[in-house]
Amino acid sequence: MRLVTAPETGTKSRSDQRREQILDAAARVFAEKGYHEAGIADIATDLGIGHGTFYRYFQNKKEIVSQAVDWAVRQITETVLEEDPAASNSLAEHRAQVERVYLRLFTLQDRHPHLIRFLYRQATDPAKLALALDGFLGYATQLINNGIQKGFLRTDIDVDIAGQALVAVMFDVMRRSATNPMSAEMRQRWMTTGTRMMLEGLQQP
Amino acid sequence: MRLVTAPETGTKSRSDQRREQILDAAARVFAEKGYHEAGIADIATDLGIGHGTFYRYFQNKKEIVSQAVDWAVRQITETVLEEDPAASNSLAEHRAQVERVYLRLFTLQDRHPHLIRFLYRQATDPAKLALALDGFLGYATQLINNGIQKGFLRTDIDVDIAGQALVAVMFDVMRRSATNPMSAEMRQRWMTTGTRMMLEGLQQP
Amino acid sequence: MRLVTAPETGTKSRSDQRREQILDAAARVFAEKGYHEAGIADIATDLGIGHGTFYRYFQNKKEIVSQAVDWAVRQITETVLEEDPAASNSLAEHRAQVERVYLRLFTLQDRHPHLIRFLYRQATDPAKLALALDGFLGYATQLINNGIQKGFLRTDIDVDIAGQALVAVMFDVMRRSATNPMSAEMRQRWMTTGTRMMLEGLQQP
Amino acid sequence: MRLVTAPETGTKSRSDQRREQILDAAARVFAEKGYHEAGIADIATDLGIGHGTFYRYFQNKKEIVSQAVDWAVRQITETVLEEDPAASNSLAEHRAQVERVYLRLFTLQDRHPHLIRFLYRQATDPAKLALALDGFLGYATQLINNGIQKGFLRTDIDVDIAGQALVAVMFDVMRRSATNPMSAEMRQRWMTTGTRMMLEGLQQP
DNA sequence: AATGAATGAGTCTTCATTCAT
DNA sequence: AATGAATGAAGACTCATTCAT
Repeated sequence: MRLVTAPETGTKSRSDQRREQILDAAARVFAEKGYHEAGIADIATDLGIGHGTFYRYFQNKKEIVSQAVDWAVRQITETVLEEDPAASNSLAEHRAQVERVYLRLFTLQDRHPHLIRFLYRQATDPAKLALALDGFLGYATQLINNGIQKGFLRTDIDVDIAGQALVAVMFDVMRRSATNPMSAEMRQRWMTTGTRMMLEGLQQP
Repeated sequence: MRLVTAPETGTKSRSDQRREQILDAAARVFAEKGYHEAGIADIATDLGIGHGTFYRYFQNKKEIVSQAVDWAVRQITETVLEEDPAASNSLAEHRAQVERVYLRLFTLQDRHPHLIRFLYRQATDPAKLALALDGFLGYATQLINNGIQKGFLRTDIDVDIAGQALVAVMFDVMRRSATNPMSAEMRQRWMTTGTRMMLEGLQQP
Repeated sequence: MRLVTAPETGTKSRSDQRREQILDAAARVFAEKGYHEAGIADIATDLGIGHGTFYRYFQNKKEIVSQAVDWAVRQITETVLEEDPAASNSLAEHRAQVERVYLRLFTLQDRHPHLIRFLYRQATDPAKLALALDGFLGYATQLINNGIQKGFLRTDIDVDIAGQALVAVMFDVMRRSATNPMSAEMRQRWMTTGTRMMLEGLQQP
Repeated sequence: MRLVTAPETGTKSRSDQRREQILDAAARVFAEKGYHEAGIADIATDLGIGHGTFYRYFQNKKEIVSQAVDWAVRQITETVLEEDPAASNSLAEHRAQVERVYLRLFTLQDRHPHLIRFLYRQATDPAKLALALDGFLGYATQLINNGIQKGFLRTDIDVDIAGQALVAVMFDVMRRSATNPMSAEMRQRWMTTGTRMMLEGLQQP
């Protein structure tokens, strides 16, 4: 399972390729067994290489997991940033955009099914995951502020609260679909119903 | 720091008390260092007892963490269940009730500051945390269904989606306030603004 | 083989006794195989204990060898210091005293046959052995200065040179007798002939 | 730093030259870090070659150190043998000859500062160093016997004892000057005062 | 001939668990 | 019931050695 997007493989040095192979395998194994339960030997076996080879590419086990986390976070960030948070000019556009963010995240999930599960198991350094969430929070804030400025979202929104809620929901969706695969229908419901609910509220108008 | 609610202490056997002391200390130490980083000796030192004593009360380290998780989950469940999900008869009552759930959770947090942090670090067995969330999901669903029946929440709500979103947000709030203490003002914003936002939605009416 | 002088055993704590048992065994095994060639497991087997036990008494392998060196050096120092370097008042007394130093060293050798061999193999930190030799050099210098003051040694002696030579010879004797056992007759020759030669010189008078 | 004496380089094959480069570098690195602490990679880096290249010239690491020791011992032996032990016919000539041996050894030291330090660190196989010392002992014995026969040394000398003492002192001088550089003045004192002391003795005549 | 990526045997070290006191 | 000394399985890491290029 490659964490790398295939096309650029050609440009990478032999050594860089190997490094990524290891990061990928490590993330996969850590996602399944957890950091402490997984031994270097497990990853080595999984890759079909000698475990000494690790230490040509990483100082130690900690460095592997650390870089793998960075790598996974970068994947998510890049995925989300494909949507310009200032692009929407109407409620419909906004809604469509949020749906596209979901879609992109689901696609990432399909390509790297272990990515999120891996992140959620990094109890070694929970701070790093928190940091990633906060990075995503910045994005959510921009998205909401744009809507307020453009006039299709309420002007009295508590942006912090709203942003955190949005992030919390989206990541929890990712966590769920990572833990046990989510049906296409359920995904659709999150994208449409979930998004609409957020905008229209739950109360009887 | 006792996980036990004080009143019932009198009825417990000496042995049960000791067992709970250990669970409490374990949760606290695990919350700070993580399961693998924390040794039995750390907990023993923290309690001021010999580490051999553990094995008179628990089979092994896994059992300690497992029971500590159960215990923590029960605390949360009991806290939430103090609110009858079918009690509200109007939007105002519903809103007040949701605020009270927040309040109760914040109070639990104050009494056991390590409880949530402990739960979030249990990478050993993420499934258990997921199960706890789903337990809480049942409650959220009831809460929403009650609002629909009573007529103050929209009848076309996707209850699954709404329930999961509610749980996701609430637990993320708890996670944040566990990671770094939340100001009274911020708590208030979550309780009032957060709740209203959920009900009224973000879009410009 | 005890490095400890037996009589005081009674006064030492159980823990101190164990520590010395380990130092003793370590010195013995290191003397035979060398520091790197000897594994913790070898010493453990030799003592008939589990190898984890080491780490209750010493931080790591380096600490064991370091303390063992200190210990061995102390043994030699104490042995030599039993002779007061200012005690002799005549050439005969001086000669007898030097002979007694040899005798004491030979006796030490008999009690701890591996002590010197161990020291000579500590290539890890040759500086420490050098330091020990220099400590002994101070003693030798006092011995010679005493003879000069009392008037039975030449007044024009280069004390540094003479002291170093004395130490060099004595330690080389110890090295030889540690490497392959020295006959009683050879020991006697070193004590008497060797000492006389040093005093009378080699040249035809 | 070449261990090889330059003149004969021309006659050696390319392969032999390389072999000696490696031995030289090995001795230097081993002298500084010790056999076990120094990796093949260290020596390779020092030489600016790939570490795989070693195995074209030597079976394994042990063989390298073994040959390096042989080589160093040979250097010393050749240095000493430049003086014919039967050449002296008077006390003055003898004394001058012993001084020349010191001088030659100091010169060797200057050309190969790491040579002696290297030898003293060979804890792997202390026997080999001992053997070298005994080789030198044969030479010392001849030197003394010559003096006895020619009549300028005492006829009642214990030749074994005297020889061993001479070797012990000389090698300890070398050890000292290898460990920390010896001043020209100190060298002179060893050559003249040290030698005279050995011949005239320490006692007040 | 030279290289250095890959390998895995070997070792130190940790720590949950046992058990004699 | 409580203790903590002893244990050894388990795992991270190093580095001499091999071998395809």
